[in-house]
Amino acid sequence: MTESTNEFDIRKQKLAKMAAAGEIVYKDRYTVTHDLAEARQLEDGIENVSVAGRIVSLRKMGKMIFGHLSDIDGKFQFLMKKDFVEATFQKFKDTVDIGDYVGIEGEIFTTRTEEKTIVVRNWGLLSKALRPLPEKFHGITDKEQKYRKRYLDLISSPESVARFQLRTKFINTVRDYLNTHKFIEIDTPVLINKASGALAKPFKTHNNALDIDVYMRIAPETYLKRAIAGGYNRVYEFARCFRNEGIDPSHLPDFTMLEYYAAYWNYEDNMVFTENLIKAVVAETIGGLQFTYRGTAIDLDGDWERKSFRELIRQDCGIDLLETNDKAKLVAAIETNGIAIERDIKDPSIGYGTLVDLLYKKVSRPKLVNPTFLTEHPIDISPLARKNDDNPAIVDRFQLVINGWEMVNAYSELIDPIDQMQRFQGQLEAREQGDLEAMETDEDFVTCMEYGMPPMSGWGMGIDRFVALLTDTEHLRDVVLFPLLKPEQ
RNA sequence: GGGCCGUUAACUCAGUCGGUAGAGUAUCUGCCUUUUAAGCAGAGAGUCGCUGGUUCGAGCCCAGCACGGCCCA
Repeated sequence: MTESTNEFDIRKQKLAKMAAAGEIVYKDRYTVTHDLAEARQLEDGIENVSVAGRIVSLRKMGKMIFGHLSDIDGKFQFLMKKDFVEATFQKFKDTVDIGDYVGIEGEIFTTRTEEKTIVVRNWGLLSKALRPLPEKFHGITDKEQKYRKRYLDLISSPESVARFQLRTKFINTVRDYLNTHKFIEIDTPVLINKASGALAKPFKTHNNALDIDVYMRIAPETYLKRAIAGGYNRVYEFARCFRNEGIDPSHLPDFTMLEYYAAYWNYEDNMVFTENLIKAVVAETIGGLQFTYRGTAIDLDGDWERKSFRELIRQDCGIDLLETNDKAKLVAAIETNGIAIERDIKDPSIGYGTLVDLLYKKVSRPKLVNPTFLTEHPIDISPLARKNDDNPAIVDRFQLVINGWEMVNAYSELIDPIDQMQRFQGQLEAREQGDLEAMETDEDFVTCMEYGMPPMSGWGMGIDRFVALLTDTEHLRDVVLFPLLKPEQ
């Protein structure tokens, strides 16, 4: 074999030499007495400590080698002194590289520069890395490589690790909160016959055994409500959902949505619970209720405002939805006021409710920085929500808007099967008018409702988006470990 | 879908007016027993994203394509 200067080849040659000498390079186990984070806390002088990790730095100094082991919780320094490991010091120098996993047994001490360190008495190579790790100071800067090789990003970027650890903490904290409030976590199907529960384009696939086309869920909503009909009082699910739509900084094709449903609550009960839940969870996760997102200060403290579509729109552009209560009147009012909406608002595929929503998004939503409950949604964009008892044009629904983002969507659930069927009929008509986002009729769900459902209020939150908000992250890809990309060629 | 930008050594990046490709890190060889972006001396390392074109000559100019990023719809 000719000597190569390519590091990949050099490492393979080292591996081949060890294998030829009968050494098992890729071990099956190693007994650790402490995680790296635990070992960092030990008192000086403690002996027989065993740790293991990936070597992320090496400083070879003649008869002494300093290095760091690393895992997701951070680094821990080791010191190998030639006179402590006489028999194997040269072997370490000859065979071990940055990126390899080693197990180390030794004694805890603190260096002159005050760093807790393990001095090596025994060591063993556990696994060899053939490819060198990214450059030690800059790490990976190419975003594509960060996504494709997230493992390298995690090794070299503490900021990325912190972001993902916060995500985990947030999810665990929410789960704990729901569990302590009598919610029960269940699983509902991902592969389904009808993509309902939201307004979105589904992924379509095929099941060979049943020889039927199936969809991947766009929301768990109708199944969680079926569970309530089955007798659960409170359920929730961290549901991976799939929407076959555009990919941009705030939309991913697969994402995580939390939904919960509570029997005998209406949307106002739910608003109270939501405010308590989010305040408690955020305080626990980031240690307070104030944070900044892209330079904008956001404060979750204090009583959150409740604003209806009508109030907001009247306040922000003078149009009163009670007067402009049909499509033609609202189009005229928008034109009279000279409001520019980036869609052809006269197109028949845009119904009254959609137009109200577009107007709100144009004139009001960008101003909603601190948490605001938005209520009184038009009925035709809320086919699963309960009609308001006093005003049949609106539903008992709220959205929680923070920093102009709709973080939570919730309502008093529609439990009247006859009304539900009419709503689906309305969606069908909207679809015939060209509204591709209109919801499909889900007869099986209506059947469930015909058997009877208790009053309830449900709720959905985009977990990825909330984590992005809390971590000051612009692109949802940065809060998902392994986002979908086109394959490399 | 449209516009702009990027793609050069394993990693991070330079590369002037078109004239045979550069640095730091990493690797390899020495020296070095409290370092930590260790240090000192030396060496090797490139299909300049891909395919064409212009030119005596292309990393650089032109066209197309691929992948990525940002902005817009």
